[in-house]
Amino acid sequence: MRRDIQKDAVPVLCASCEGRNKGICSTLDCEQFVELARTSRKSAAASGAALLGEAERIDRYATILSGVVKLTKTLSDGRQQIVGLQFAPDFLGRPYRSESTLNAEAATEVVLCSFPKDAVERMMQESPELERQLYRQALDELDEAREWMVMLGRKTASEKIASLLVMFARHAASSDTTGRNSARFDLPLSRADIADFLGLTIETVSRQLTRLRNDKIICIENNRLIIVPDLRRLNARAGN
Amino acid sequence: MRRDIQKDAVPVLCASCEGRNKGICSTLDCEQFVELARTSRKSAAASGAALLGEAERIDRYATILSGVVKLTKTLSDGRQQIVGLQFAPDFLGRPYRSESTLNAEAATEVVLCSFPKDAVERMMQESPELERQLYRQALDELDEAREWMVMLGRKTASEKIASLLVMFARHAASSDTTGRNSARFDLPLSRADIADFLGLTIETVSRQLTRLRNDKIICIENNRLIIVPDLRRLNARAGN
DNA sequence: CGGCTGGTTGACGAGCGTCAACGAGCGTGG
DNA sequence: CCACGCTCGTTGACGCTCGTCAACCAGCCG
Repeated sequence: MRRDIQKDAVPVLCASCEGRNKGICSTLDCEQFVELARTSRKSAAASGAALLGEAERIDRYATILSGVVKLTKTLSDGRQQIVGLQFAPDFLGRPYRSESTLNAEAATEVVLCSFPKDAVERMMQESPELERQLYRQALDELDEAREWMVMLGRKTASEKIASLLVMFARHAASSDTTGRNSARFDLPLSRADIADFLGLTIETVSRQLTRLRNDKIICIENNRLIIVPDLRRLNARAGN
Repeated sequence: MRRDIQKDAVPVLCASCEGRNKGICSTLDCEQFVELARTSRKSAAASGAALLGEAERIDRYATILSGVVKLTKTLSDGRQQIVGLQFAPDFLGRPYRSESTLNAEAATEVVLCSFPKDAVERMMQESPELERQLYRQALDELDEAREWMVMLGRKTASEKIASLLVMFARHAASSDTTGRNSARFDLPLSRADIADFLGLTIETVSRQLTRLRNDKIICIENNRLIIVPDLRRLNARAGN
């Protein structure tokens, strides 16, 4: 299961790559780009595949081309918490540390483009733009993490669920028509994942979702497709 | 109350400054250092003073010379959560964003050395070392934030309290003799702050502390001085 | 058909929040 | 000097929310 990041490796034809103008590739000049491309590997991972284990050595970084990756931490007795969700075209990896402090797992089908750790780090030395881009992503992740800390520490179960749905609606909306007051998206997480994300149990997640459905704030189809007819009503349940 | 960061401003004699060889100052070369020093201001803030408000414009960055700063976020109905604690010689500020998304407040007496925002940002453009240093701090803060997310989402009240005490014990130990199995430190936070940090109420904090005292795992003097005779026993209560 | 995974629903109870009373320390003002 | 008000912390009684345990259903695959 481990090491899925490396199987299915095919030479990358960057010219046609959807990530060429996004993520870290977009900051590189032509020469750097060619150098990085030479060592890159495109790979796919099935939903649930482990990409990186806690306390495991990191030897490759990657950018997410499509799909959702969840970052988790686990206590010794098995209690688990999702501490980050990453979407395309996020950068995956923790510079300046040789061992991972968390697990990375594919939450959906995921396509990655990975590079050797030292190639990226060398390039970071040479290219302030690259480092700046990564710094910005880290700052954004930090802002997000702090937003979630408020959610985990201070919101009730139903506010947590509503907040999560709002977040997914926003993520879906950004690639969709903007300024809409309704939303429709596929949940990228299972009930168990949602529970691990919100610091709840699957039963509580399930109950809160059916409550939102009974209150006609959302429709659920096939357990995964969510339709929000009125985002304001959902937002009103999110706390903030 | 606001703007305490600017009062008490005195010219900084950097030569004798305890922060000269720590924090961002340590990464600057002589020329840069002189330039930054010219615009720096040393200032003190009393415990409880607001350093920066949510949605307020940021016009100065700072390094913490002594004391503890708490970063908080507040929901519209007043529920509050501490999302970060910063100690000397941390850098205070959020580059690449003009408005703050959180409140910064002095948790203890605090001494800061502040610089104009644009001076620091100009210097970040010129000095990759400076940017790298800030990037590293952001990554460390991100690691910490994720650690706390596990705590907030998955730990019980007593585990939360124990974890917090362990964290303070470590912070105190790093400046003290190392490798000790006991600890003794002043709580830099009030019961209300602890509650806001752990996502609990002050009553629960109080109850859990007296439980640890009754179980002889800690001694409490004057409500603030904590003595931990056996760190392993405390650690065993912290979960992980 | 049976087993398995993922989700829902119900009954029950523990943990922690809420509300309230109370004590200690401390500065203020008479 | 004591009375007082205030803040901060502790303790108790009570109840709600959410976790626990269990049964059950739907879909899927062998």
